[in-house]
Amino acid sequence: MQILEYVPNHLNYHDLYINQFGKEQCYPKHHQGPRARDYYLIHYIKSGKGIFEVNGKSYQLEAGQGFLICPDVNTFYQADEENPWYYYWVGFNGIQADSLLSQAKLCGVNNPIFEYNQDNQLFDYFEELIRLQQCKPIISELKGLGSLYSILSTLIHSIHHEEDIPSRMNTKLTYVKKVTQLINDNYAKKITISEIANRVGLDRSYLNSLFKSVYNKSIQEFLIQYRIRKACELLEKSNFSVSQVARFVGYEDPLQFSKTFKKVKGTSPKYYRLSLEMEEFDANI
DNA sequence: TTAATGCGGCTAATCATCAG
DNA sequence: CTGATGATTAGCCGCATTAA
Repeated sequence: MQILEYVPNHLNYHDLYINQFGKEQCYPKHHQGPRARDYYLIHYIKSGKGIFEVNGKSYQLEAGQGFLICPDVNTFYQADEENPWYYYWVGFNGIQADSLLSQAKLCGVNNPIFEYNQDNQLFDYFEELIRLQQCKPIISELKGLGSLYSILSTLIHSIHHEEDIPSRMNTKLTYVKKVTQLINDNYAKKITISEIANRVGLDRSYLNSLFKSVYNKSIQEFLIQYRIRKACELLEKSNFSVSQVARFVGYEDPLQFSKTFKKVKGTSPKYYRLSLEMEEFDANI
């Protein structure tokens, strides 16, 4: 049995970051839960069998299949009595997590199951992830993230391959991509969702529903999270005042900015910067 | 107080089916 | 083959509710 865990502390990633990973040959009837976690967790079965239960549904799974656990969702899973499973897992979170997963057609409640058995690629990526434990922390975090992106892209690719990318999905994605591009270009200015919809050339309400079907969040939510992420970068890497940072990420009112920041990050911008400085100070002792 | 969201209803276009 | 008919889908609109 080999279980590896780590908590990233060298990098401060918001887009995507790994919480833990590992592999295990389970004992018969070995189980986890029922419980919930505060990150996404993917299991991929190398051999054997087991069951996975979520939302009142029970899935019998075997080698080549896997399941996704979403944050704050109660789940239970158990290895088979005669042929217990051997699985890999990776736990992760970040702003990109749910959009990447939904592009892989994975959803913790409605569709938590995936299947990939055309080759050993997924196993290789998981093995790679586990081997990185021997590297220097900064290297293993960066490369680990690379492995995670590889795992997710393999899942997304296999889905698209199967479906041969229906043209409908394609046009939907181009609209959605236009939105993220516009946000990327204009987050520092005052921009409304209606304006974005006008620029894309679709009805505001309709565009929002398209966007939500891809990202699982409204355009507004995406914009706010994007702005706060940029603000975090500025707070970390510059000496600009909180008011200046607010203006740089498109907030005219610094008070409004602080309020929103606290709502998203759970802490005020000032304290966020302070606690980063403290961490750095501690590390240097 | 303004802007954003979500939802149901509506239209028009496209697609599928099938009898004549 | 063709035209009638019904089902689906893309997209818009208006309104009540919610959030910034």
